[in-house]
Amino acid sequence: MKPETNASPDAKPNPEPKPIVLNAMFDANLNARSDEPETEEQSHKKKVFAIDFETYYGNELNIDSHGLYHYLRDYNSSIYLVGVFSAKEDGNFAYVGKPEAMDWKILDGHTLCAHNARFDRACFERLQELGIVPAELRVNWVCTADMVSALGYGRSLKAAVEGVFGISISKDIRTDMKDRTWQDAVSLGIAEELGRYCLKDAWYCYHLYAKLSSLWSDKERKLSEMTRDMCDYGVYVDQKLLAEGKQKLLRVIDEAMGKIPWVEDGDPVLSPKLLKKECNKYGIPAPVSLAQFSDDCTAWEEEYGDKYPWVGAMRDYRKANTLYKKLITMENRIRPDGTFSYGLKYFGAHTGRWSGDAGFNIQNLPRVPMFGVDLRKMIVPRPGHTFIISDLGQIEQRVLSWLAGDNNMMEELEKGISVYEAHARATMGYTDSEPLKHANPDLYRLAKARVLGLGYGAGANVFVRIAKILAGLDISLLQAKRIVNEFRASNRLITKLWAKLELAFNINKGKPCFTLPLPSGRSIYYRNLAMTPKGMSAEVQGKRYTFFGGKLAENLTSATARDVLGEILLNLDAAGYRVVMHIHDEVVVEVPTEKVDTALKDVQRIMTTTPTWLEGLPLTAETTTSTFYTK
DNA sequence: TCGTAAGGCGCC
DNA sequence: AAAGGGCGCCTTACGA
Repeated sequence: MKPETNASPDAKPNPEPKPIVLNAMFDANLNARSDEPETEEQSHKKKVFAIDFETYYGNELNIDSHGLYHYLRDYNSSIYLVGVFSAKEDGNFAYVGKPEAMDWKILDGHTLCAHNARFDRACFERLQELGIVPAELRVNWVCTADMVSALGYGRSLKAAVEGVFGISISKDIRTDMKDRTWQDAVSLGIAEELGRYCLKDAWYCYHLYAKLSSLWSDKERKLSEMTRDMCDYGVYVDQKLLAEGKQKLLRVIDEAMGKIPWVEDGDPVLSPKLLKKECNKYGIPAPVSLAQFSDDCTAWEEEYGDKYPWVGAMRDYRKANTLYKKLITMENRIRPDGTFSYGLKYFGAHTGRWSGDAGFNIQNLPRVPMFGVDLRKMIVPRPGHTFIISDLGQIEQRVLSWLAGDNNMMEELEKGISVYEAHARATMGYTDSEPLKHANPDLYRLAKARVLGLGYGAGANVFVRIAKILAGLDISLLQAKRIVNEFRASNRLITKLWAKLELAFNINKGKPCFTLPLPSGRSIYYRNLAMTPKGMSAEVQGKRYTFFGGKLAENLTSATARDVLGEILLNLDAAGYRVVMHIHDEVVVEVPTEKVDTALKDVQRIMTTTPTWLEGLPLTAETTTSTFYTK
């Protein structure tokens, strides 16, 4: 096996793996090696192994339903297969078979790659608990799913292998294993194929790492590792509050269902079809949309809402049910120590932002109580600990101004003036010495809506909508048109940034990859640029989207703001702080209560330390202590 | 019976 | 010429 020499992420595909001869009696011991058997000395030289576990899953037992911890400890859990692969010029190592028969000691002290390492690490540690993997073994985990995501490829192994090597792989056998045990596979005669599949996944994982690892920076690897650790560590839960919340929501759900006539027949509560039918019955029109911000729906509610409470009840049901399901998920995942772990994808978005995962998304928990139920309050520090919660002030708006080269804005920020006020002073004719927020609240809100809404190219129609959501403003379409034009005319630095990005993007038409450099040194990769009827398009994360100047400016801004948070997370970790959650511009740090005073100052200092690569951008943060998660 | 698309809604 | 963006999870509807 030749080591990869071409480090470009867009080089030509690797050859297919050599077929590895598997023992026909899979069940007994599938210890298959290709080429020559290894000597003791050779095996010590190895540094990188790839590993892939196969486990039982089905409708009743899966990670979404149980969470990773309980998934691996359920009565029906089974880690039935492991594939391990490593390549060297002088011979490969390959094993696939029962975990019990693997020679685990050879991995000690080495790097272990896995595609979704959080899962494989959890399997590995579970096997250590069970005494199958030696408890004293230490390995250094690397996640290739995180790595390929960071380099702009699709996250799944299938998508990554396709994007990186141009090879299409089938996941059919894994799909076939749903609701099936290892014994089932043996009976069905597909055990050997399953083994080959398992080992081949490890093989692909190994080669993804070999090919791309040099492009993935140490900082990013560390962030990937910290994300894994943070999710496994989890958060403590106030179980009493949780139980009360469930009861309250059940009452709301019950009441809402009582107001919806078709529910009596056991029909779907939220069915738009049945709503329409019911409206027909009473000779009234049905709302076109049921969305809460839809004008049509608001009008319907005003006219018919009192007499026909169905729409309101459907809305209540939907909200209460969603929240209820979140509580159930939390409850199901609570571990014996009172904590629950959650999923968070490092580099879930193509800009690099983290995103939620596996059935419970910590990034979209309701900010305020719903129906008297405050989910955030149920997330609490471990006994003897306190939360320090800190969020960055207007990070994206600040970053956008910095990227646009708005030095005047930087000077204003340095004086402690907010982005919104500085914007009003620079481009909306505000000149008083008084702070704008108090002197003219209406102008301040408009400034806020402009800064939040218009920096990425929104047109008048969109501005009408988002001005309401972002700043609570009611604006006519005519007003919006004037505001949009005026904004673009007086914020040339921003419109120039759009144009610059669009030009750079267009120049790369037909090229395999447009690499957009970020101030941090990281890049965003847009692949296979092409012209479509909808405009210029490119692939990110293995999917095709259209792009234009404003959208690219948003990507660039979002990615840079994400890197600011990444830098902060690294600094908090280096200072010994335990981050238990982070949400785009916000961190929740758990500290021993007796250390809370120094920690508060430390966290505030770290949050407002500008990265060296973003020199000149003043950061602000709001940092508080709390006995529960809140915002 | 399954997977997926679409509408709705939660967050930054 | 014009175009906010980025996510995930709930349910229902629909088609293979």
